[in-house]
Amino acid sequence: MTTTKERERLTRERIIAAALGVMDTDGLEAVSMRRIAREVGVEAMSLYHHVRDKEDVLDGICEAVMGEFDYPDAAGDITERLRAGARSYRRMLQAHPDVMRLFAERHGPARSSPDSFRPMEFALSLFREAGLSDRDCVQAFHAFGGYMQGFVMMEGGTIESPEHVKHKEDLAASLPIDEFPVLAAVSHYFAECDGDEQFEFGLGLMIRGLQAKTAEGLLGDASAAE
Amino acid sequence: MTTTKERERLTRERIIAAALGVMDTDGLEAVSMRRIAREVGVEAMSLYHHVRDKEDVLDGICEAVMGEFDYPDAAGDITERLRAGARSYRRMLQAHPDVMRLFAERHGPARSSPDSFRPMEFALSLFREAGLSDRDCVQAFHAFGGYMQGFVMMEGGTIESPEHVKHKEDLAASLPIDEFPVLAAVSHYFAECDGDEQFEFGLGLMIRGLQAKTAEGLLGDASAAE
DNA sequence: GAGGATATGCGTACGGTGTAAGCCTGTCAA
DNA sequence: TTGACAGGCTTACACCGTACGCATATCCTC
Repeated sequence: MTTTKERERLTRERIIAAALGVMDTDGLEAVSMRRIAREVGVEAMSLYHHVRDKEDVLDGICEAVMGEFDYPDAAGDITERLRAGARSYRRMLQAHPDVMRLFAERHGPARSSPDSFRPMEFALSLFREAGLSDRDCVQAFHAFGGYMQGFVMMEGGTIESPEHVKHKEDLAASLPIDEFPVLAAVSHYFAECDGDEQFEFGLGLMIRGLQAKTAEGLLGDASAAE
Repeated sequence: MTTTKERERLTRERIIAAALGVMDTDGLEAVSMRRIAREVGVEAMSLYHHVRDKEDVLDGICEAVMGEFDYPDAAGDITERLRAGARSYRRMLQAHPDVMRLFAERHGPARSSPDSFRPMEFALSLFREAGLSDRDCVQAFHAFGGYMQGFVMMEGGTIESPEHVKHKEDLAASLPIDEFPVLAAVSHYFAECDGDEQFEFGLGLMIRGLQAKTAEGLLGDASAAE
C-alpha cells in the first residue's frame, strides 16, 4: 500500500521539471497533462491540485528556464561583460530549444515571479554601467533582448528531419539565378554559416552602435532628459 | 441544389486566406480545420483535397504574409533605405500578430516557394549596396533578421486581457526595491515606452555598427576574402 | 483515542482536436 | 450510355484539456 510518504510527494516544482523534461526530449507538442502525469507517476487530474491549468505549467517552464540563467563573472571591460551576458542568455535558450515558442506566445519570457526579473535587473545594471541614461537603458534592453531572442529563434535548435533540411536546400538551389542574383552569389556563406560567429557579428554591431551612442556623451543624456 | 459551379470553387488559396482571417480575428488557437472549413462553407475533411495537412495550411499562412511585404521606394541614401526596409518588415509582421508564433515554430519565415525568397533577396541586395562583402551580407542578414523578428515578437500584438496586463504591472510594482534598484529607477520608461521609437533605437544601433564596419573598408573585405 | 476538516490522489465524462477510410454525386471524355 | 474521377460528405478513432465527484491519507482539535 503506497502511502503519500513513500511515493515522492507531488509538487508544482516536480510537475514543471517533468514538463520541461518532456519538452526537451520530445518537443513542445509532446507536453500534455496526461504525459506529464505519466512522467511523475500520477493521473492527469491530480496535477490540477498543484497547478491552475496547462498555461500555468507552461509559464512555469519559462520561469524555470529563466532561472537557469548563468550570471557571468564581472571581469573585463563593460563591452566584454555585455558580450558575456548575451552569450550566457543565448546558451540558456539553446539548452531548451522549444522554449522560444513559449516566449513567442508570451511576447517574451513570462515574468510571473520576482526571480524571473533578476536577469532583467542584471542586464539593466550592465547598461547603466556602460554609461547609458535611464531612458537609453530601457531602449538598449529592448534592442538587445529583441536581437538575442530573435536570433536564437531563427537559428533553430529542435532537430529538423534531414529530409526537411534537404527539401529546403533543394528549393534554394532551384531558384532562378537571374531573379535571385545576390542570393545565388552569397548562398555559399549561408550553407557554411557558423551560429556562434553569426551571433557575435550581430552582437558586435549593437555594441559598436552603443559605443557610438555613449561617445556622444552628454548629448545623448541631454536629449534623454527631455 | 447547390452545384460545384455556383458555390465558389474550393482552392488552396481560399483555404489559406480563410485560415489567415481566422488567425487575425480570433487568434492562432482558433485556427482549426473544422473552423476553416466552416469559414469557407464546407466540411473539415473536404479541405484535405487541397491541402496536405494542417501544417501545410500554416506554412501557407506564413507564405501569404511574406507575400504582403511592401518593398519600399528606392529613395534616399542606403542607410535610409535599410531603415525603410526594416520598418516595412515590421509593419508586415504587425499586421498579423500571431504569425510570429508560426515563425518561431519554423525558425523563421517558412520559405516553401520561390516567392517567399524575394524579400530575402531584397535585403541581401541592400546590404551589398551598402558595401558589405558577400560574407558580411549573410552575417548582416542574420543580425537584422534576428533583431526585427525578435523585437516584434517581444512587443506583443495580440490583445492581452486588461486583467493580465494589470497583473504584470502589479507584480513589477511589488518588487523589493533594494534587490531591483535599476529596474525601479527605469521602470517609468518601460511604462511609457513607444514601440516605434524603441524599434528605431535598436535599428539605429545596428546601422551604426554597420557603418563602422564598412568604414574599415578594405580591412573588413580582406578578412572576409580569407 | 475520536471525529472532523483538509489535502491530494483517482475515475468518469464532455466537448474539442487532426485525420484515416470510405461513400456519394456532379462533371466530363470516350 | 458508360466509366473514371474530382471533390465534396460522413463516420470513426485516438488524442487533448479539464469540470465534477468520490476515496483516502494526513493532521488538528477536542
